[in-house]
Amino acid sequence: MEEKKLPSRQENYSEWYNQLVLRSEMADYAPVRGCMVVRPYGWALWENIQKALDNRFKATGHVNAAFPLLIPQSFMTKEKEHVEGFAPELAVVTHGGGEKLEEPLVVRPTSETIIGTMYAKWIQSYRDLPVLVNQWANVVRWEMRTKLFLRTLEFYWQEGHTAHATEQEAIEETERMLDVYADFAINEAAVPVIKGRKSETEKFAGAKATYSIEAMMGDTKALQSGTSHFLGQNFAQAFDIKFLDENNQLQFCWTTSWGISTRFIGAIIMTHGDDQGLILPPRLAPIQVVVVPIYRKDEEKALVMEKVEEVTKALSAFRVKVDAREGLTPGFKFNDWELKGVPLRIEIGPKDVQNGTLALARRDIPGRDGKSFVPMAGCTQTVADMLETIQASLLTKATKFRDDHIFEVESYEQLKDVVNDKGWAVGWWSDDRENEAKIKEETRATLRCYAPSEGEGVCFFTGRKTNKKAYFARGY
RNA sequence: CGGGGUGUAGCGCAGUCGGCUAGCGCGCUGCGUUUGGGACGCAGAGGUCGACGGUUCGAGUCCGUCCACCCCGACCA
Repeated sequence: MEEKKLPSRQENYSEWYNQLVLRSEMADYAPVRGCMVVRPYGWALWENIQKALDNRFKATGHVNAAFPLLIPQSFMTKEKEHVEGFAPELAVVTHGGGEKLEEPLVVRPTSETIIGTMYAKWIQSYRDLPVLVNQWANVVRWEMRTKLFLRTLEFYWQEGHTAHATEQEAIEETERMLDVYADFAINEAAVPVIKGRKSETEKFAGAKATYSIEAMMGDTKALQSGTSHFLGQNFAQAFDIKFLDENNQLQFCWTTSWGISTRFIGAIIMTHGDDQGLILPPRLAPIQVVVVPIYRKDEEKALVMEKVEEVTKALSAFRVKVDAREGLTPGFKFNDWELKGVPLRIEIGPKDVQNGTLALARRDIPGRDGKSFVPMAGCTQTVADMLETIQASLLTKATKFRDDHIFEVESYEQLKDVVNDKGWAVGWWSDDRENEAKIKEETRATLRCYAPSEGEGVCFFTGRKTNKKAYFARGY
Protein backbone atom coordinates (compact mmCIF):
# COMPACT_ATOMS: atom_id res chain seq x y z
CA MET A 1 0.00 0.00 0.00
CA GLU A 2 1.48 3.30 -1.11
CA GLU A 3 -0.11 5.75 1.33
CA LYS A 4 -2.01 4.74 4.38
CA LYS A 5 -4.44 7.60 4.16
CA LEU A 6 -6.69 8.52 1.28
CA PRO A 7 -6.39 12.02 -0.17
CA SER A 8 -8.98 14.12 1.64
CA ARG A 9 -12.17 15.05 -0.17
CA GLN A 10 -11.36 18.68 0.37
CA GLU A 11 -7.92 18.62 -1.22
CA ASN A 12 -8.85 16.52 -4.24
CA TYR A 13 -12.32 15.09 -4.52
CA SER A 14 -11.71 13.32 -7.78
CA GLU A 15 -8.55 11.65 -6.56
CA TRP A 16 -10.29 10.69 -3.32
CA TYR A 17 -12.98 8.97 -5.36
CA ASN A 18 -10.63 7.14 -7.71
CA GLN A 19 -8.38 5.82 -4.98
CA LEU A 20 -11.31 4.86 -2.79
CA VAL A 21 -12.92 2.78 -5.50
CA LEU A 22 -9.65 0.96 -6.17
CA ARG A 23 -8.53 0.50 -2.59
CA SER A 24 -11.89 -0.59 -1.22
CA GLU A 25 -11.77 -3.28 -3.93
CA MET A 26 -15.07 -2.20 -5.43
CA ALA A 27 -13.64 -2.09 -8.94
CA ASP A 28 -10.43 -2.03 -10.94
CA TYR A 29 -9.38 -0.73 -14.32
CA ALA A 30 -9.73 -3.27 -17.12
CA PRO A 31 -7.12 -3.74 -19.87
CA VAL A 32 -9.36 -1.83 -22.29
CA ARG A 33 -9.57 1.94 -21.93
CA GLY A 34 -12.69 3.10 -20.17
CA CYS A 35 -13.74 -0.35 -19.05
CA MET A 36 -13.86 -1.57 -15.48
CA VAL A 37 -13.82 -4.82 -13.63
CA VAL A 38 -16.42 -4.90 -10.90
CA ARG A 39 -14.69 -6.83 -8.14
CA PRO A 40 -16.53 -9.21 -5.80
CA TYR A 41 -17.07 -6.60 -3.10
CA GLY A 42 -18.50 -4.13 -5.59
CA TRP A 43 -20.58 -6.79 -7.24
CA ALA A 44 -22.00 -7.90 -3.89
CA LEU A 45 -23.22 -4.34 -3.40
CA TRP A 46 -24.70 -4.37 -6.90
CA GLU A 47 -26.45 -7.66 -6.14
CA ASN A 48 -28.09 -6.09 -3.11
CA ILE A 49 -29.14 -3.13 -5.23
CA GLN A 50 -30.54 -5.55 -7.77
CA LYS A 51 -32.55 -7.42 -5.16
CA ALA A 52 -34.04 -4.26 -3.72
CA LEU A 53 -35.02 -3.00 -7.16
CA ASP A 54 -36.15 -6.33 -8.53
CA ASN A 55 -38.51 -6.87 -5.59
CA ARG A 56 -40.07 -3.51 -6.32
CA PHE A 57 -40.40 -4.30 -10.03
CA LYS A 58 -42.10 -7.60 -9.29
CA ALA A 59 -44.40 -5.94 -6.77
CA THR A 60 -45.54 -3.53 -9.47
CA GLY A 61 -46.35 -6.33 -11.90
CA HIS A 62 -43.19 -6.55 -14.00
CA VAL A 63 -41.44 -9.69 -15.23
CA ASN A 64 -37.84 -10.22 -16.31
CA ALA A 65 -36.60 -11.37 -19.71
CA ALA A 66 -33.35 -11.29 -21.68
CA PHE A 67 -32.84 -9.74 -25.10
CA PRO A 68 -29.75 -10.10 -27.26
CA LEU A 69 -26.59 -8.06 -27.00
CA LEU A 70 -26.24 -7.65 -30.76
CA ILE A 71 -28.66 -5.52 -32.75
CA PRO A 72 -28.78 -5.13 -36.53
CA GLN A 73 -27.42 -1.71 -37.32
CA SER A 74 -30.48 -0.81 -39.34
CA PHE A 75 -32.66 -1.04 -36.21
CA MET A 76 -30.85 1.90 -34.72
CA THR A 77 -31.76 4.18 -37.59
CA LYS A 78 -35.52 3.66 -37.47
CA GLU A 79 -36.29 6.32 -34.87
CA LYS A 80 -34.86 9.62 -36.03
CA GLU A 81 -33.94 11.25 -32.73
CA HIS A 82 -32.75 7.97 -31.30
CA VAL A 83 -30.22 7.46 -34.08
CA GLU A 84 -28.96 11.03 -33.79
CA GLY A 85 -28.52 10.63 -30.07
CA PHE A 86 -26.72 7.32 -30.11
CA ALA A 87 -24.86 7.13 -33.43
CA PRO A 88 -21.69 8.77 -32.12
CA GLU A 89 -21.26 6.32 -29.29
CA LEU A 90 -22.01 2.98 -30.89
CA ALA A 91 -19.64 0.03 -30.89
CA VAL A 92 -20.13 -1.87 -34.13
CA VAL A 93 -19.32 -5.49 -34.95
CA THR A 94 -18.31 -5.83 -38.57
CA HIS A 95 -16.84 -9.33 -38.65
CA GLY A 96 -17.94 -12.71 -37.37
CA GLY A 97 -16.40 -16.11 -37.80
CA GLY A 98 -13.65 -14.61 -39.90
CA GLU A 99 -16.10 -13.22 -42.45
CA LYS A 100 -17.22 -9.69 -43.05
CA LEU A 101 -20.87 -9.44 -42.02
CA GLU A 102 -23.57 -8.68 -44.57
CA GLU A 103 -24.98 -6.11 -42.14
CA PRO A 104 -22.95 -4.74 -39.25
CA LEU A 105 -24.28 -5.39 -35.76
CA VAL A 106 -24.23 -2.81 -33.03
CA VAL A 107 -23.55 -3.75 -29.45
CA ARG A 108 -26.67 -2.50 -27.66
CA PRO A 109 -26.29 0.95 -26.12
CA THR A 110 -29.88 0.47 -24.85
CA SER A 111 -32.55 -1.93 -26.05
CA GLU A 112 -35.58 0.07 -27.20
CA THR A 113 -35.02 -0.95 -30.80
CA ILE A 114 -34.62 -4.69 -30.37
CA ILE A 115 -37.34 -4.90 -27.76
CA GLY A 116 -39.66 -2.73 -29.85
CA THR A 117 -39.12 -5.09 -32.76
CA MET A 118 -40.13 -8.06 -30.64
CA TYR A 119 -43.11 -6.26 -29.14
CA ALA A 120 -44.39 -5.60 -32.65
CA LYS A 121 -44.42 -9.33 -33.14
CA TRP A 122 -45.98 -10.22 -29.81
CA ILE A 123 -48.67 -7.57 -29.46
CA GLN A 124 -51.84 -7.98 -31.53
CA SER A 125 -54.72 -7.09 -29.29
CA TYR A 126 -55.62 -4.78 -26.42
CA ARG A 127 -55.88 -8.04 -24.48
CA ASP A 128 -52.10 -8.43 -24.81
CA LEU A 129 -51.55 -5.16 -23.00
CA PRO A 130 -49.93 -3.91 -20.95
CA VAL A 131 -46.58 -5.59 -21.52
CA LEU A 132 -44.39 -4.98 -18.49
CA VAL A 133 -40.90 -6.37 -19.02
CA ASN A 134 -37.56 -5.63 -17.42
CA GLN A 135 -34.11 -6.94 -18.24
CA TRP A 136 -30.86 -6.95 -16.28
CA ALA A 137 -28.11 -6.43 -18.80
CA ASN A 138 -24.87 -4.83 -19.82
CA VAL A 139 -24.71 -2.15 -22.48
CA VAL A 140 -21.91 -0.39 -24.33
CA ARG A 141 -21.56 3.29 -25.14
CA TRP A 142 -18.31 4.61 -26.58
CA GLU A 143 -17.87 7.55 -24.23
CA MET A 144 -14.98 9.94 -24.66
CA ARG A 145 -14.19 10.42 -21.04
CA THR A 146 -14.73 7.78 -18.43
CA LYS A 147 -14.68 7.37 -14.68
CA LEU A 148 -15.12 4.22 -12.64
CA PHE A 149 -18.83 3.47 -12.10
CA LEU A 150 -19.94 6.93 -13.20
CA ARG A 151 -19.24 6.52 -16.88
CA THR A 152 -17.59 3.50 -18.42
CA LEU A 153 -17.74 2.12 -21.95
CA GLU A 154 -19.58 -0.91 -20.70
CA PHE A 155 -21.91 -0.78 -17.75
CA TYR A 156 -24.51 -2.93 -16.05
CA TRP A 157 -28.08 -1.84 -15.53
CA GLN A 158 -31.67 -2.79 -15.67
CA GLU A 159 -33.90 -1.46 -18.39
CA GLY A 160 -37.65 -1.70 -18.14
CA HIS A 161 -39.67 -1.53 -21.33
CA THR A 162 -43.43 -1.34 -21.24
CA ALA A 163 -46.21 -1.03 -23.79
CA HIS A 164 -49.68 0.28 -23.04
CA ALA A 165 -53.03 0.79 -24.73
CA THR A 166 -53.44 4.39 -23.69
CA GLU A 167 -51.34 7.47 -23.28
CA GLN A 168 -52.63 7.93 -19.77
CA GLU A 169 -51.55 4.43 -18.73
CA ALA A 170 -48.06 4.94 -20.15
CA ILE A 171 -47.67 8.25 -18.37
CA GLU A 172 -48.77 6.65 -15.12
CA GLU A 173 -46.22 3.88 -15.62
CA THR A 174 -43.47 6.42 -16.26
CA GLU A 175 -44.34 8.22 -13.06
CA ARG A 176 -44.80 5.03 -11.07
CA MET A 177 -41.30 3.82 -11.94
CA LEU A 178 -39.82 7.19 -11.10
CA ASP A 179 -41.49 6.84 -7.70
CA VAL A 180 -40.11 3.31 -7.36
CA TYR A 181 -36.61 4.64 -8.04
CA ALA A 182 -36.96 7.45 -5.54
CA ASP A 183 -38.31 5.06 -2.93
CA PHE A 184 -35.38 2.72 -3.51
CA ALA A 185 -32.81 5.51 -3.41
CA ILE A 186 -34.15 7.09 -0.25
CA ASN A 187 -35.17 4.03 1.74
CA GLU A 188 -32.55 1.48 0.72
CA ALA A 189 -29.51 3.56 -0.20
CA ALA A 190 -30.22 6.54 2.07
CA VAL A 191 -29.52 8.72 -0.95
CA PRO A 192 -31.98 11.61 -0.87
CA VAL A 193 -33.00 12.32 -4.43
CA ILE A 194 -35.04 14.95 -6.15
CA LYS A 195 -37.55 13.74 -8.71
CA GLY A 196 -38.27 15.86 -11.68
CA ARG A 197 -38.74 16.23 -15.39
CA LYS A 198 -35.82 16.87 -17.70
CA SER A 199 -35.75 19.77 -20.13
CA GLU A 200 -36.11 19.21 -23.87
CA THR A 201 -32.35 19.53 -24.27
CA GLU A 202 -31.56 16.95 -21.64
CA LYS A 203 -34.19 14.35 -22.41
CA PHE A 204 -33.52 10.86 -23.79
CA ALA A 205 -33.04 10.56 -27.53
CA GLY A 206 -36.45 9.61 -28.88
CA ALA A 207 -38.50 10.26 -25.73
CA LYS A 208 -41.51 12.54 -25.39
CA ALA A 209 -40.56 13.23 -21.80
CA THR A 210 -37.73 12.15 -19.52
CA TYR A 211 -37.87 12.16 -15.74
CA SER A 212 -34.93 11.59 -13.46
CA ILE A 213 -33.89 11.29 -9.87
CA GLU A 214 -31.07 13.71 -9.12
CA ALA A 215 -28.69 13.22 -6.20
CA MET A 216 -26.18 15.63 -4.72
CA MET A 217 -22.67 14.28 -4.28
CA GLY A 218 -20.23 15.23 -1.51
CA ASP A 219 -18.67 17.92 -3.72
CA THR A 220 -22.20 19.31 -4.38
CA LYS A 221 -22.17 18.20 -7.99
CA ALA A 222 -25.36 16.58 -9.27
CA LEU A 223 -25.60 12.99 -10.40
CA GLN A 224 -28.48 11.71 -12.51
CA SER A 225 -29.09 8.46 -10.68
CA GLY A 226 -32.03 6.96 -12.49
CA THR A 227 -34.28 7.82 -15.41
CA SER A 228 -37.80 7.09 -16.55
CA HIS A 229 -38.92 7.92 -20.08
CA PHE A 230 -42.36 8.42 -21.56
CA LEU A 231 -41.80 7.47 -25.18
CA GLY A 232 -45.24 8.40 -26.49
CA GLN A 233 -45.88 6.57 -29.74
CA ASN A 234 -42.47 7.41 -31.20
CA PHE A 235 -41.00 3.95 -30.95
CA ALA A 236 -44.34 2.26 -31.58
CA GLN A 237 -44.53 4.05 -34.90
CA ALA A 238 -40.91 3.41 -35.78
CA PHE A 239 -41.18 -0.30 -34.96
CA ASP A 240 -44.80 -0.84 -35.87
CA ILE A 241 -46.08 -1.85 -32.44
CA LYS A 242 -49.82 -1.96 -33.06
CA PHE A 243 -52.91 -3.51 -31.52
CA LEU A 244 -56.60 -3.80 -32.24
CA ASP A 245 -58.65 -2.01 -29.58
CA GLU A 246 -62.11 -2.94 -28.25
CA ASN A 247 -63.67 -1.23 -31.24
CA ASN A 248 -61.60 -3.17 -33.75
CA GLN A 249 -59.55 -0.07 -34.51
CA LEU A 250 -55.83 -0.49 -35.21
CA GLN A 251 -53.81 1.66 -32.81
CA PHE A 252 -50.19 2.31 -31.98
CA CYS A 253 -49.05 1.42 -28.47
CA TRP A 254 -47.77 3.92 -25.95
CA THR A 255 -44.42 2.87 -24.53
CA THR A 256 -42.06 3.67 -21.69
CA SER A 257 -38.53 2.77 -20.68
CA TRP A 258 -36.64 3.27 -17.43
CA GLY A 259 -33.25 2.38 -16.01
CA ILE A 260 -30.84 2.43 -13.12
CA SER A 261 -27.22 1.46 -13.64
CA THR A 262 -24.04 0.59 -11.76
CA ARG A 263 -23.56 4.34 -11.74
CA PHE A 264 -25.73 4.22 -8.64
CA ILE A 265 -22.80 2.66 -6.81
CA GLY A 266 -20.95 5.89 -7.52
CA ALA A 267 -23.89 7.78 -6.04
CA ILE A 268 -23.66 5.78 -2.83
CA ILE A 269 -19.91 6.27 -2.59
CA MET A 270 -20.07 10.03 -3.11
CA THR A 271 -23.16 10.62 -1.00
CA HIS A 272 -21.96 8.92 2.16
CA GLY A 273 -18.19 8.42 1.93
CA ASP A 274 -15.78 10.35 4.16
CA ASP A 275 -12.02 10.86 4.33
CA GLN A 276 -11.69 7.51 6.04
CA GLY A 277 -13.36 5.65 3.15
CA LEU A 278 -16.72 4.26 2.15
CA ILE A 279 -19.78 4.37 4.34
CA LEU A 280 -22.32 1.88 3.06
CA PRO A 281 -25.98 2.02 4.01
CA PRO A 282 -26.79 -1.01 6.21
CA ARG A 283 -29.67 -2.21 4.00
CA LEU A 284 -27.38 -2.60 0.99
CA ALA A 285 -23.96 -3.24 2.56
CA PRO A 286 -22.46 -6.60 1.51
CA ILE A 287 -21.12 -6.87 5.05
CA GLN A 288 -23.31 -5.25 7.69
CA VAL A 289 -21.29 -6.23 10.72
CA VAL A 290 -17.61 -7.08 10.97
CA VAL A 291 -16.35 -8.84 14.06
CA VAL A 292 -12.72 -8.23 15.02
CA PRO A 293 -11.36 -10.63 17.64
CA ILE A 294 -8.59 -9.28 19.83
CA TYR A 295 -6.16 -11.41 21.85
CA ARG A 296 -2.52 -11.79 22.86
CA LYS A 297 -1.89 -15.31 23.96
CA ASP A 298 -3.29 -18.62 22.83
CA GLU A 299 -5.37 -19.01 26.00
CA GLU A 300 -6.96 -15.65 25.30
CA LYS A 301 -7.50 -16.58 21.70
CA ALA A 302 -9.43 -19.68 22.66
CA LEU A 303 -11.71 -17.76 24.99
CA VAL A 304 -12.22 -14.90 22.58
CA MET A 305 -12.95 -17.12 19.60
CA GLU A 306 -15.48 -19.04 21.62
CA LYS A 307 -17.29 -15.79 22.29
CA VAL A 308 -16.98 -14.73 18.66
CA GLU A 309 -18.66 -17.96 17.68
CA GLU A 310 -21.48 -17.29 20.09
CA VAL A 311 -21.98 -13.76 18.85
CA THR A 312 -22.00 -14.64 15.17
CA LYS A 313 -24.59 -17.29 15.91
CA ALA A 314 -26.74 -14.69 17.65
CA LEU A 315 -26.31 -12.41 14.63
CA SER A 316 -27.12 -14.98 11.97
CA ALA A 317 -29.93 -12.77 10.68
CA PHE A 318 -27.35 -10.23 9.49
CA ARG A 319 -24.56 -10.27 6.93
CA VAL A 320 -21.66 -10.80 9.29
CA LYS A 321 -17.96 -11.26 8.61
CA VAL A 322 -15.44 -12.40 11.17
CA ASP A 323 -11.99 -10.99 10.49
CA ALA A 324 -9.85 -13.81 11.82
CA ARG A 325 -6.80 -12.91 9.77
CA GLU A 326 -3.65 -13.74 11.70
CA GLY A 327 -0.69 -11.41 11.99
CA LEU A 328 -2.59 -8.18 11.54
CA THR A 329 -3.11 -5.81 14.41
CA PRO A 330 -6.61 -4.76 15.41
CA GLY A 331 -5.78 -1.19 14.46
CA PHE A 332 -4.99 -2.24 10.93
CA LYS A 333 -8.23 -4.16 10.66
CA PHE A 334 -10.27 -1.24 12.00
CA ASN A 335 -8.91 1.01 9.30
CA ASP A 336 -9.33 -1.63 6.66
CA TRP A 337 -13.03 -2.16 7.36
CA GLU A 338 -13.62 1.53 7.67
CA LEU A 339 -12.14 1.97 4.21
CA LYS A 340 -14.58 -0.67 3.00
CA GLY A 341 -17.48 1.10 4.65
CA VAL A 342 -18.86 -1.68 6.85
CA PRO A 343 -21.57 0.09 8.89
CA LEU A 344 -20.97 -1.61 12.22
CA ARG A 345 -17.89 -3.13 13.83
CA ILE A 346 -17.87 -5.37 16.87
CA GLU A 347 -14.65 -5.79 18.81
CA ILE A 348 -14.33 -8.75 21.11
CA GLY A 349 -11.30 -8.97 23.39
CA PRO A 350 -10.31 -10.51 26.74
CA LYS A 351 -11.96 -7.64 28.63
CA ASP A 352 -15.24 -8.30 26.89
CA VAL A 353 -15.03 -11.98 27.65
CA GLN A 354 -14.53 -11.09 31.27
CA ASN A 355 -17.30 -8.46 31.42
CA GLY A 356 -19.80 -10.15 29.14
CA THR A 357 -19.76 -7.13 26.83
CA LEU A 358 -19.14 -6.21 23.22
CA ALA A 359 -17.51 -3.09 21.87
CA LEU A 360 -19.56 -1.56 19.06
CA ALA A 361 -18.17 1.03 16.68
CA ARG A 362 -20.41 2.91 14.28
CA ARG A 363 -18.86 3.67 10.91
CA ASP A 364 -20.93 6.81 10.46
CA ILE A 365 -19.60 8.40 13.67
CA PRO A 366 -15.79 8.35 13.64
CA GLY A 367 -13.62 7.95 16.71
CA ARG A 368 -14.61 7.61 20.36
CA ASP A 369 -18.06 9.11 19.90
CA GLY A 370 -19.13 6.21 17.75
CA LYS A 371 -17.97 3.56 20.20
CA SER A 372 -20.06 1.95 22.88
CA PHE A 373 -19.91 -1.07 25.15
CA VAL A 374 -23.03 -3.15 25.28
CA PRO A 375 -23.98 -6.34 27.11
CA MET A 376 -23.54 -9.41 25.04
CA ALA A 377 -26.93 -10.67 26.17
CA GLY A 378 -29.53 -9.27 23.82
CA CYS A 379 -26.99 -8.27 21.22
CA THR A 380 -29.26 -9.43 18.39
CA GLN A 381 -31.71 -6.65 19.16
CA THR A 382 -28.98 -4.13 19.91
CA VAL A 383 -27.38 -4.72 16.53
CA ALA A 384 -30.71 -4.62 14.70
CA ASP A 385 -31.53 -1.29 16.34
CA MET A 386 -28.08 0.07 15.70
CA LEU A 387 -28.20 -0.76 12.01
CA GLU A 388 -31.59 0.93 11.74
CA THR A 389 -30.21 3.97 13.53
CA ILE A 390 -27.24 4.15 11.19
CA GLN A 391 -29.46 3.78 8.14
CA ALA A 392 -31.69 6.59 9.35
CA SER A 393 -28.86 8.86 10.36
CA LEU A 394 -27.16 8.49 6.98
CA LEU A 395 -30.33 9.67 5.30
CA THR A 396 -30.78 12.55 7.71
CA LYS A 397 -27.22 13.68 7.28
CA ALA A 398 -27.27 13.44 3.49
CA THR A 399 -30.61 15.24 3.31
CA LYS A 400 -29.32 18.06 5.47
CA PHE A 401 -26.18 18.36 3.38
CA ARG A 402 -28.25 18.55 0.22
CA ASP A 403 -30.70 21.10 1.60
CA ASP A 404 -27.87 23.23 2.94
CA HIS A 405 -26.43 23.40 -0.56
CA ILE A 406 -29.48 24.34 -2.57
CA PHE A 407 -30.03 28.06 -3.00
CA GLU A 408 -32.91 30.08 -4.38
CA VAL A 409 -31.67 32.47 -7.05
CA GLU A 410 -33.34 35.54 -8.51
CA SER A 411 -30.66 36.67 -10.92
CA TYR A 412 -28.17 35.17 -13.31
CA GLU A 413 -25.36 36.62 -11.20
CA GLN A 414 -26.64 34.74 -8.19
CA LEU A 415 -26.86 31.55 -10.18
CA LYS A 416 -23.28 31.88 -11.38
CA ASP A 417 -22.11 32.41 -7.84
CA VAL A 418 -24.04 29.45 -6.45
CA VAL A 419 -23.21 27.03 -9.20
CA ASN A 420 -19.54 27.88 -9.17
CA ASP A 421 -18.77 26.42 -5.76
CA LYS A 422 -21.72 26.58 -3.43
CA GLY A 423 -24.12 23.96 -4.78
CA TRP A 424 -27.36 23.86 -6.71
CA ALA A 425 -29.42 26.81 -7.76
CA VAL A 426 -33.18 26.76 -8.02
CA GLY A 427 -35.27 29.55 -9.43
CA TRP A 428 -38.07 30.67 -11.71
CA TRP A 429 -37.25 29.74 -15.25
CA SER A 430 -38.94 30.84 -18.45
CA ASP A 431 -38.14 27.70 -20.35
CA ASP A 432 -35.94 28.45 -23.33
CA ARG A 433 -33.54 26.18 -25.20
CA GLU A 434 -31.10 28.88 -26.22
CA ASN A 435 -30.84 30.43 -22.81
CA GLU A 436 -30.31 27.00 -21.31
CA ALA A 437 -27.46 26.39 -23.74
CA LYS A 438 -25.98 29.76 -22.91
CA ILE A 439 -26.01 29.05 -19.18
CA LYS A 440 -24.39 25.70 -19.80
CA GLU A 441 -21.67 27.24 -21.91
CA GLU A 442 -20.93 30.06 -19.51
CA THR A 443 -21.21 28.24 -16.20
CA ARG A 444 -20.94 24.53 -17.07
CA ALA A 445 -24.13 24.10 -15.07
CA THR A 446 -26.98 22.20 -16.65
CA LEU A 447 -30.69 22.21 -16.03
CA ARG A 448 -30.98 19.10 -13.85
CA CYS A 449 -34.77 18.99 -13.75
CA TYR A 450 -37.80 21.18 -13.23
CA ALA A 451 -38.71 21.89 -9.64
CA PRO A 452 -42.18 21.81 -8.15
CA SER A 453 -43.73 25.26 -8.34
CA GLU A 454 -46.93 27.04 -7.49
CA GLY A 455 -48.25 30.16 -9.15
CA GLU A 456 -46.01 32.44 -11.14
CA GLY A 457 -42.72 34.21 -10.69
CA VAL A 458 -40.11 36.20 -12.52
CA CYS A 459 -37.46 34.28 -14.47
CA PHE A 460 -34.02 34.89 -13.02
CA PHE A 461 -32.52 34.97 -16.49
CA THR A 462 -34.97 36.85 -18.71
CA GLY A 463 -37.11 38.69 -16.19
CA ARG A 464 -40.17 37.27 -17.92
CA LYS A 465 -43.15 35.90 -16.04
CA THR A 466 -43.21 32.12 -15.83
CA ASN A 467 -44.89 29.28 -13.99
CA LYS A 468 -41.87 26.96 -14.08
CA LYS A 469 -39.02 26.51 -11.69
CA ALA A 470 -35.82 24.60 -12.39
CA TYR A 471 -32.71 23.27 -10.68
CA PHE A 472 -29.34 24.14 -12.18
CA ALA A 473 -26.07 22.51 -11.15
CA ARG A 474 -22.82 21.19 -12.41
CA GLY A 475 -23.11 17.48 -12.86
CA TYR A 476 -21.25 14.28 -13.51
C1' C B 1 -10.34 15.62 -30.44
C1' G B 2 -7.53 19.85 -27.55
C1' G B 3 -4.38 20.58 -22.99
C1' G B 4 -1.41 18.19 -19.07
C1' G B 5 0.95 13.85 -17.04
C1' U B 6 2.88 8.89 -16.66
C1' G B 7 4.90 4.12 -18.49
C1' U B 8 11.29 0.64 -14.35
C1' A B 9 9.11 -6.02 -9.36
C1' G B 10 2.10 -7.01 -7.40
C1' C B 11 1.56 -1.44 -5.82
C1' G B 12 4.03 3.51 -5.16
C1' C B 13 8.46 5.54 -6.84
C1' A B 14 14.12 6.74 -7.47
C1' G B 15 17.83 6.04 -11.13
C1' U B 16 17.60 9.92 -17.10
C1' C B 17 25.25 14.71 -17.38
C1' G B 18 25.27 6.88 -21.41
C1' G B 19 29.23 2.45 -17.91
C1' C B 20 30.05 -2.68 -15.35
C1' U B 21 25.78 -6.88 -10.60
C1' A B 22 19.03 -1.85 -11.84
C1' G B 23 17.74 0.30 -6.47
C1' C B 24 14.22 2.08 -2.33
C1' G B 25 9.45 1.83 0.40
C1' C B 26 5.05 -0.98 0.81
C1' G B 27 3.11 -5.64 -0.23
C1' C B 28 4.35 -11.10 -0.78
C1' U B 29 6.91 -16.10 1.47
C1' G B 30 9.28 -18.48 6.00
C1' C B 31 10.59 -18.24 11.24
C1' G B 32 10.27 -15.64 15.91
C1' U B 33 8.37 -11.78 19.03
C1' U B 34 3.72 -8.80 18.85
C1' U B 35 -1.90 -7.70 18.86
C1' G B 36 -8.08 -2.70 22.52
C1' G B 37 -6.61 2.55 16.39
C1' G B 38 -2.50 1.48 10.46
C1' A B 39 3.58 -3.67 15.01
C1' C B 40 8.82 -5.27 14.79
C1' G B 41 13.34 -8.35 13.84
C1' C B 42 15.92 -11.82 10.81
C1' A B 43 16.06 -14.60 6.29
C1' G B 44 14.00 -14.91 1.28
C1' A B 45 11.24 -14.77 -3.58
C1' G B 46 10.18 -11.47 -7.34
C1' G B 47 12.58 -7.31 -13.41
C1' U B 48 12.51 -9.18 -21.49
C1' C B 49 13.16 -0.98 -17.50
C1' G B 50 5.61 0.18 -22.50
C1' A B 51 6.80 -1.50 -27.99
C1' C B 52 9.66 -1.08 -32.36
C1' G B 53 13.73 1.10 -34.85
C1' G B 54 18.34 3.97 -34.68
C1' U B 55 23.22 6.08 -32.62
C1' U B 56 27.26 3.64 -29.70
C1' C B 57 32.50 -0.72 -27.78
C1' G B 58 28.29 -0.26 -24.37
C1' A B 59 21.28 2.27 -23.86
C1' G B 60 16.54 2.07 -18.32
C1' U B 61 19.53 6.57 -19.62
C1' C B 62 20.55 9.79 -26.16
C1' C B 63 17.45 10.24 -31.01
C1' G B 64 12.98 8.81 -33.85
C1' U B 65 8.30 6.46 -34.46
C1' C B 66 4.33 4.15 -32.31
C1' C B 67 1.22 2.33 -28.33
C1' A B 68 -1.22 2.44 -23.73
C1' C B 69 -3.22 4.47 -19.44
C1' C B 70 -4.50 8.48 -16.01
C1' C B 71 -6.01 13.68 -15.08
C1' C B 72 -8.42 18.50 -16.90
C1' G B 73 -12.02 20.34 -21.00
C1' A B 74 -15.85 19.53 -25.46
C1' C B 75 -19.89 14.56 -25.59
C1' C B 76 -22.98 11.47 -22.15
C1' A B 77 -26.38 7.14 -17.67
